[in-house]
Amino acid sequence: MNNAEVAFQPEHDHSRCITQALQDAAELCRGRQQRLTPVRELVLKLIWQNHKPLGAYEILPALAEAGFNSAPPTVYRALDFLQEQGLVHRIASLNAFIGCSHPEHHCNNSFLICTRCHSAVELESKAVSKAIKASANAVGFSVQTEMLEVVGICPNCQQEDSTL
Amino acid sequence: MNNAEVAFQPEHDHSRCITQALQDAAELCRGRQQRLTPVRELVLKLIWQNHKPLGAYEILPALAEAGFNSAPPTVYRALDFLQEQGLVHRIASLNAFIGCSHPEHHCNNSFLICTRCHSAVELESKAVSKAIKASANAVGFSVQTEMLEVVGICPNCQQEDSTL
DNA sequence: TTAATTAATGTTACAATATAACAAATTTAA
DNA sequence: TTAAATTTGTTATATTGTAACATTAATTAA
Repeated sequence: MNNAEVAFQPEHDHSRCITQALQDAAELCRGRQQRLTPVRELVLKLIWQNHKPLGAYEILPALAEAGFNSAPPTVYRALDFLQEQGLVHRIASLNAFIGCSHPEHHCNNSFLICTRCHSAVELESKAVSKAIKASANAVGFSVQTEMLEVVGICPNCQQEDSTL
Repeated sequence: MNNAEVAFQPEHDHSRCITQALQDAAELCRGRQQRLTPVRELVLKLIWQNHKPLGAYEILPALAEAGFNSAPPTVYRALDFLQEQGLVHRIASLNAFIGCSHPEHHCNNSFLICTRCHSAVELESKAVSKAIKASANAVGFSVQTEMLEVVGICPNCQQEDSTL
């Protein structure tokens, strides 16, 4: 069962997703001599509360509760750091942020976004990347980064719809 | 020479792009009994001034000059209409809008965006769409729409860089 | 260990993008 | 030619994101 299939199951043991993500992040930052400070870690944790992309301004109240300053720059700075480290992605069409499920290896910013439950999971597909690179190169375009946002209905919501 | 190759050539006869786009739009709206009103047509024309995505607020001054109201809702309404008709696309990562180069047939919101000259052209590739659909379906996800933004260097800018 | 330097956070103010809500005008349909 | 629907004008405000500088904390060099 791959990542996408897990994330789209509302009954999966999500505490493990969180634990894993935080652990990975800590290790990764240690290895890179980057500081996963309390704010940064908290922001990452909040983003991992579920598999739904979270807006920056949705994070602020929780920072306030935790005793941090909760002005916008605080959260944006944490998000910038997390993005630089590849720990979270920004989903442009939603102005929202989501945890990266495999921060150790560079990934290609592709997401499946469910319009019904608003979950988003990474789509990892060598075939897609290859096709993109191939057709870009065919017109002489040299690719730096790509971002793909696929909108539709996740397997779980399809099932629910069919049993209504 | 396909669309991408044309659009990335700064010396192409762009007046033809504009004329064609406006003509296509008029015909398409006529066929659908939709009204391509003066504001809407002007906004479309402004967007087609070149192949660089244009922000909503960059359009406003020109509307004012043309004697229209130039409050944000005016331009956003025109943009909404044009998007509904498939005449323009929004590029989420840039908060900007660009003309659709083949509004007659439904297209898949894929763009090549040059970071150097800021041109953006549609990437039409059945192979990419197929790969996306295939890998989404492989995890049980049913695709409604996709948007792909490929960032890199266009052929023309590559050439310029190499002759510096 | 302390002073100097760098990095991270706090804080205020504001920029950029987008929409809500209602009034007026215009177009289409009855 | 009135009624209904669509489009536009207008004011106000919501949402998202940054600039700039002060303060604090952590790291490095003396």
